[in-house]
Amino acid sequence: MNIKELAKLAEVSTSTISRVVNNSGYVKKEVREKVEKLIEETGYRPNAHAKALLQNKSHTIGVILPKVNSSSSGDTVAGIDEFFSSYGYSLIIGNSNHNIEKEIELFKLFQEKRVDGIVLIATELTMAHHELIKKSKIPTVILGQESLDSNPCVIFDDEFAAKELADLLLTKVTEKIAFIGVGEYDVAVGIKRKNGFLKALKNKNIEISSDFMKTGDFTVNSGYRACEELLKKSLPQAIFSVTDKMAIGAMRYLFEKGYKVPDDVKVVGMGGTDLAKYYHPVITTSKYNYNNLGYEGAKLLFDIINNRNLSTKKIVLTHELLLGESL
Amino acid sequence: MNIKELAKLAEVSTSTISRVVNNSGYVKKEVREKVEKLIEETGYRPNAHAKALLQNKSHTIGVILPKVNSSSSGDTVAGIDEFFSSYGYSLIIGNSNHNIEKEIELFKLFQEKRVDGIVLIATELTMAHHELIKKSKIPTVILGQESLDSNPCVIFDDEFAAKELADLLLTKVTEKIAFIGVGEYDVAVGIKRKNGFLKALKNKNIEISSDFMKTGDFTVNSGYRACEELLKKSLPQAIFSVTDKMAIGAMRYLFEKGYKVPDDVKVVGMGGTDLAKYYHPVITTSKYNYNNLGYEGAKLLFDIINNRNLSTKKIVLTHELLLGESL
DNA sequence: GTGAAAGCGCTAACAA
DNA sequence: TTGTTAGCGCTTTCAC
Repeated sequence: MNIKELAKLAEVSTSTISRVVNNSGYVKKEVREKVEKLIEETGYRPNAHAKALLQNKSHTIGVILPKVNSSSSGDTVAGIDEFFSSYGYSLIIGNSNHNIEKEIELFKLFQEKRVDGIVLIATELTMAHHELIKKSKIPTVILGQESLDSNPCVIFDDEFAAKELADLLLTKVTEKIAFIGVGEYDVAVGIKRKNGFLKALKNKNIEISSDFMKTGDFTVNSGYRACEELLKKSLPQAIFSVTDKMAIGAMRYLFEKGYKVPDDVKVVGMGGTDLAKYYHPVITTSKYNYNNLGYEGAKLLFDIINNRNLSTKKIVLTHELLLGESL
Repeated sequence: MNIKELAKLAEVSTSTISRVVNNSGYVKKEVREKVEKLIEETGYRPNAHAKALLQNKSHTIGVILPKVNSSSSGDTVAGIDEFFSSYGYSLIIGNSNHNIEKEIELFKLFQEKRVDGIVLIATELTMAHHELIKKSKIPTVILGQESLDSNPCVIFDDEFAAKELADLLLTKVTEKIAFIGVGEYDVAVGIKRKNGFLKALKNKNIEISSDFMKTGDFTVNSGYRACEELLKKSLPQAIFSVTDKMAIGAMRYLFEKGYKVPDDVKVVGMGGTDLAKYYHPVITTSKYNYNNLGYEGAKLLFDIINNRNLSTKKIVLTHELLLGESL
């Protein structure tokens, strides 16, 4: 059923149908009612592609994520959806699996689909990304990593969050503090959080030996192994992990060796996922509100699409110190 | 930049451009190369809406979920994406927030977007849903709940999974077994899992008093409160929770009261989420592979879209008993 | 208040 | 091998 057939049925022109469907222009009451009845009966739905083609507007937002099934991605997408669905936009999602080739493909795909804007949830951000964004000319907002290129972005203050948490840690322990980080390709988590941690130590003139600095890969298992490595050297009094998951891995190793948290070793994580909140012991962590990240990113993108608020190029969201039982 | 402008630039007709872009029909090598060079330079991307309009095929799948930021939804969507992205389809997602009005709206929206198929991740399934599916005429696959209407679906054998887990539990404990379930509006979790549990008990002629049957609402907190209620009566020897989250809530209450799991009380959950796997103690549970649910659902939908395999209307996936430390 | 007609960007049948 | 042309379903001027 298309507009033409419906028009014939209703014995009116397609223009009139269009006016009824979009509530635009004048339509006599009886005609409107007749058409509405027919729409109900026939189940007619206007073709969004025809509309998009004509109006050069798809009411669709592309979302690129490095991993669809992660707690933070899920929350972020929920926030994006919350904002955009209230404005009649749909979300089309693209899973890049941390693969930059795939990300390029997704950009191209989104160009073909004529999305009105793109939200890029970033972990690693390269110059290739920035070129892609610039070349595509589609309004794009980056989430989670600071743009190297002054592209609009929404981020958390990772360095400050880490420093604050480390400061808290230092009120309880002042020596034999170990650190579990991640690779530096992820600037926010790999570099900034580490810097914040080190800054807190430096402020108190506390040294940390390189034996106590380990690197994981975000997984629980890597936290476990990092902790195993640490204990080969000696038992730390505290472990600062840049993610909750790796903190859980570290604790698992400690538990297996019969140590208690926080009695024998204090542990803190970062992220504030459900995993941390429901863990036993509840993990002391820095909570990032990913739902809000998505929502604010969406709002920023919407403003850009509508040529508003172009001054706001970078939004820094606050985090929240969550006092658990692990410190 | 559209096909006409590009054609003018390349001094060929639009058909030739189309042939180059879609790799269809004959194009002289030099012409093809010239056009390809121009495409690269201009950044031309064919308009997917025009294509969809013409071919009546959008290469888009609509996914309706009750909650976008849940671990099971995320895994399911990842599985759907894994399958469909390999066939050049994109996913457009709709978050219903468990709201049936919203689900109807999403169906309408997906009709307008002319999606080629819909995946409905279900919790509560009503006749309204079935009417909607039938009326929309869009190939639809239901995930997670059995269709009341022989609509194609992919499900887990909840009753068997619960029975199997309860049988295991009964090898260790045979009295004072408590149960934490959920409301019956969710047939799979609320009814089938309960039935499986009760069947196992019945087989062994074990009675369960109504004081030991509690109902939660999927949240950790509801598990906590259910456990609190249970202990007001007396301390159970084991708690069977139909979800991992509620099991965690129950354990939290036990820990707070100084009880040990599994020494004082044994606990099992269901779902096999990361939460269970990483918990301390690791929760003995029945693992549902949601990624596979999504993948198989996608495959089924793809077959239906392409008029294949219409005999397979209902796929039952296997679960996996995960032996943890809580039993 | 309503209708006729142009045109959004593309593909495919047909002609050359 | 390549070009011409009709038409996918819709909105929007413009005329009446």
